[in-house]
Amino acid sequence: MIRTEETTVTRMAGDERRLQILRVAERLFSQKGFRGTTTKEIAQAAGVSEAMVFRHFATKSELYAAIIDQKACQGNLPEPSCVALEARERKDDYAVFYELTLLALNEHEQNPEFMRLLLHSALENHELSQMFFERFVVTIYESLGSYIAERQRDGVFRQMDPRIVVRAFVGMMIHHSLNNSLWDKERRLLNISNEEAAHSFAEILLRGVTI
Amino acid sequence: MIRTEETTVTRMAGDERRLQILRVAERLFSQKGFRGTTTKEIAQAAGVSEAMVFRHFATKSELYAAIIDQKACQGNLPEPSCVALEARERKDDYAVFYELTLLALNEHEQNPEFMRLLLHSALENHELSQMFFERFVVTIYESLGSYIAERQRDGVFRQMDPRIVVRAFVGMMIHHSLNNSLWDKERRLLNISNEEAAHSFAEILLRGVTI
DNA sequence: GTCTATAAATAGATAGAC
DNA sequence: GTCTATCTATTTATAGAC
Repeated sequence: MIRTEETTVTRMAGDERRLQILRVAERLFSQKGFRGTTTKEIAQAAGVSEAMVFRHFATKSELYAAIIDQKACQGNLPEPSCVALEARERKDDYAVFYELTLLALNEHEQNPEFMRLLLHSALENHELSQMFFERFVVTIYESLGSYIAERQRDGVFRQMDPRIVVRAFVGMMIHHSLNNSLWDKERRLLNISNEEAAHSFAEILLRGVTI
Repeated sequence: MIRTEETTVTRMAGDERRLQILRVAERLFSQKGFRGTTTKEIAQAAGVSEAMVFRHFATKSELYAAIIDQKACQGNLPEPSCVALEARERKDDYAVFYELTLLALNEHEQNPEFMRLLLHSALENHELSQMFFERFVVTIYESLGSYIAERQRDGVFRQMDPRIVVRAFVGMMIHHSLNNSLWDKERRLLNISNEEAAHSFAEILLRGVTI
């Protein structure tokens, strides 16, 4: 076996290859779902043999788990409690909602694979879907909910269950992203920039909950 | 071949059997998706042999198409333009949004299979997903959008793109249903009645768009 | 680390008896 | 109308050479 500089050129290092397979699989799984994607397709798209896929991941399920784990657990997503922190401290309500929405919409637009993957795993009752829910959604509800409660105590927002407000707000932006990436890719129904959407949603919600 | 009363007791009539297979398949497809459900499973769940499934539906795809077609096309869904018609004529804005939301949430709760099926077909890029979009979603945007435009002309609603308002409003209710049936079945995050949700969403939106 | 070849299991679909 | 048996293709996963 020759160990020279060249080996790293012609052959990929183990970790590198592993990551490459992971990325290819993520794209395919997000497009066609877990059961709809074959290991052969993944291997072909990655330019390796099927055996190589199984060398890096013992089973197809393990590969799937590694993807969700990487995306949902390893800090690839911004910590919800840290978003719009400065606006929160200024108690600039509009900025809080606007910045949060814009960040989410941009993220969804740049990385629609992840949303599709999450939907697939939710529909397939994958355990890691629940994990994402615990790890991320619950955090958003706590973080944004506590801000809303604070503004209620300030006498600025109407008295109502803060979690309902979060549900309404998150609904606007998630549904907008979902709609854009699943049903209306050509933006036939509504073609607006993320900035405009963020502005409109923030304004509707803000007027909706302000006294 | 014996044709007596008894034959109808021991053996199902063709159409009846067809409908039964259709219903069983709908449940399984909604649970595990098109590719995740085998014809063998469908046959077993319906209590017939696989050959019987293929007698009624030439291919698995044809079976899937028949389900979506039946659900999305054959008037099993209320015509969006007819919902809350009376409230619309009274120009009772709150009632319009409240009734529309309550109807949708109840429908989603009683029949979560259809929403799951739609999501699956959207993720799998099934042509019938697009058909549903044309047939149903577009209608809602036109119907509700024109009501909003009317109320803007009345000087009651703020000037903004009516379609954005529809997007925000539909988002609240769809996301609420989606959340309840996909991620938070135990209602750990937010456990409210459909009436309460409809009330809150209608109020937030109404205050959000009223001058 | 990577390949080819192949085993083992499962999928959709059909044939033909009753 | 319904069944059993079976065919063919595909899919996951492994063995073993290089």
